[in-house]
Amino acid sequence: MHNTSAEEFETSPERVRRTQDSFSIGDLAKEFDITTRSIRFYEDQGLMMPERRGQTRIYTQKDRVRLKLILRGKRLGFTLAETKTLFDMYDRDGSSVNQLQTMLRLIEDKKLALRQQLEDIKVVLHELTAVESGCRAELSEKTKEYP
Amino acid sequence: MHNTSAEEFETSPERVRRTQDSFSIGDLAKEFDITTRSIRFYEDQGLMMPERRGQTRIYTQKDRVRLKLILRGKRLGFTLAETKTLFDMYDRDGSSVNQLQTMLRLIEDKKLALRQQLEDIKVVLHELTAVESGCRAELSEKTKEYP
DNA sequence: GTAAAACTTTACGTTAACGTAAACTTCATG
DNA sequence: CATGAAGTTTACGTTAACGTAAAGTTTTAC
Repeated sequence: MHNTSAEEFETSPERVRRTQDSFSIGDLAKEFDITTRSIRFYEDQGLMMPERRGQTRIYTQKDRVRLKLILRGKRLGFTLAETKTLFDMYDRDGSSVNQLQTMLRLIEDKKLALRQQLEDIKVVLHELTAVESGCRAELSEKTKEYP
Repeated sequence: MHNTSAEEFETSPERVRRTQDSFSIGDLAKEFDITTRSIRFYEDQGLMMPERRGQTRIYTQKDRVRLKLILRGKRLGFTLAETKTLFDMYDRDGSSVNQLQTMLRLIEDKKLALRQQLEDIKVVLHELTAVESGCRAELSEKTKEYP
């Protein structure tokens, strides 16, 4: 599983490799602090297709980068489906102009939605503050006779 | 069901009532622009308990106010369970000090959560803008040879 | 008096991204 | 060789607030 230690104390004449070229599902789970279940789920949704050695999944650097992109996408509010769309485009015709344009459209959509959310939250915050004031008034009303 | 028209053209010597004292489920649904399904769902969750005439639900002014409070709670980000908690307190001991304090605690929690959300959204917006810039740069890179 | 509108209950479906459990195989280690 | 860690598949459960459909009864309207 772990070949880190094997690398560090390599006895063969081969040079120590600083960058691994293959990872187990557990390696990636640890590195990105997610569960193996999540990684398998992403595969289920068609976002990754690691090779197999028998039953076992073998992840390459490319797979690792993909995972990193999936997680970045999530941070940015992209759904898995949206990320998959981008991946599919990339897989078809490389990092094309078309893909970049799609990406930009997606980003615009997200930004619009987030700005709307910002406004909504601000409004609700104000409403909450108003209700809060009402509560405080009522409360002091009810407790003033017991000072 | 509808006694609005009946009121307006009342022929009996009774005075015209400006405020209804009972409503059908459809009346309330229309007034608040929600579905009857929602109203029945709130009842299911223990937030309302209208009387029945046979099978049919009869809503009083008090029920109507409750519904209004449920919807206000939703606007303010309260879950139905939270609203129910407040109702339960009210039902037990009237609009007590205790209830007001619970309300204030809930409000504080919501405000904290919303402020956190605000910050998160701002961060993501900045990240999105950064990614956007990257995309634009790459895009102009890829299209500059075809001017 | 009959057809349409409104109402009722029951219960499964929806969304997103996994969590959790069961039951199994494979691998490395002492 | 036994055992424990890591891996595998399959499939149901979770959350919130309803949507939707089916299949029935009751009211209302013309």
